Amino acid sequence: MNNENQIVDALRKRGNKVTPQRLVTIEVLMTLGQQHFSVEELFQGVKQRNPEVGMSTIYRTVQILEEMGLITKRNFDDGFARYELCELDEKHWHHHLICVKCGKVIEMQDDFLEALEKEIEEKKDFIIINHELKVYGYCSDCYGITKGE
Amino acid sequence: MNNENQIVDALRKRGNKVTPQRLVTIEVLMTLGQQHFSVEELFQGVKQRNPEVGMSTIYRTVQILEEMGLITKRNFDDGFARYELCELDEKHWHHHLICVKCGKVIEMQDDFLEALEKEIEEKKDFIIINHELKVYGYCSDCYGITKGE
DNA sequence: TTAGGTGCAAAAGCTTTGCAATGCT
DNA sequence: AGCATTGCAAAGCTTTTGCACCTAA
Repeated sequence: MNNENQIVDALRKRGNKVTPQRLVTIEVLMTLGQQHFSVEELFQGVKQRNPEVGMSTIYRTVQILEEMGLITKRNFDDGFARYELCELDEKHWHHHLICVKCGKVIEMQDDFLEALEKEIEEKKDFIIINHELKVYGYCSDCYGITKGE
Repeated sequence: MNNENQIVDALRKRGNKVTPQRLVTIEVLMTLGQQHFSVEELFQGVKQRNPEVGMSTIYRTVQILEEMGLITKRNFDDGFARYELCELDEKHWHHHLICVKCGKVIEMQDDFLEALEKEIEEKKDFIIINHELKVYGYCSDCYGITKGE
């Protein structure tokens, strides 16, 4: 479970300083939950609580949080990097169904891939630390609309 | 099978014109084969054969080829979009093992995911048209090196 | 002929960086 | 005090666009 205090401690342990800017950033991070946020969106949230904070600070903080393994970069081809909070405790990844019509991203919890992973590690001599599955298609809202196309 | 003539025909059928620039671009595309090429790399290849061609022409041609479904955009987080030739005939996707140490990308042919796809289509009410699996980890060259880290 | 294509240079957008001032620890 | 951090502005990157000129069909 990632709460603010844990993150703050981890920052100090890394030799990073805990500034008001970072505190606010972490706060907003928590409110964003499991969403796929862009740096811009994070920045907007932070600015609401403290208009003084600069964009580059957010970028730098995001970099640190990524190095710490607290957030992961995702790419949904919408022009900017997106991140999401990692679930540190469980090695339980989720996948994304991406609607090519409306762009909606549906999350899917399913560890179907464990068998595949084992096979890869054996056959390919590759040590797996993470994986990412994106499935493109039409969501239920868009399927009907598109049908006659 | 995608040969140059097929692509040329498809271009004309779409109402696009077949210019020398596009011919060279397609030529180079063939030599790049199944590699994951960036627009810059494609541009370099084209420039060797015809130094007059401008970068924006390559970008525009790549856009058209993508719309035509002949190439697909991939993202390996190295700063720019990468593309690869599609295999039109077979619905036979391949996946990527990405080494987080040296950046090497290993391709993997395996249609393990068909069962998963069926389940998604049923459970999630989602019509799948494509998928993309990226597996991050250490390749055989880097595993030993990293071991003692 | 004429609609689409081309090259160049400029613009766009996201992201990074240099630097002087600031502030955790 | 010492060194990481900050905010700003400028720079860096890839990618897109405007425009006048060209060219395939």
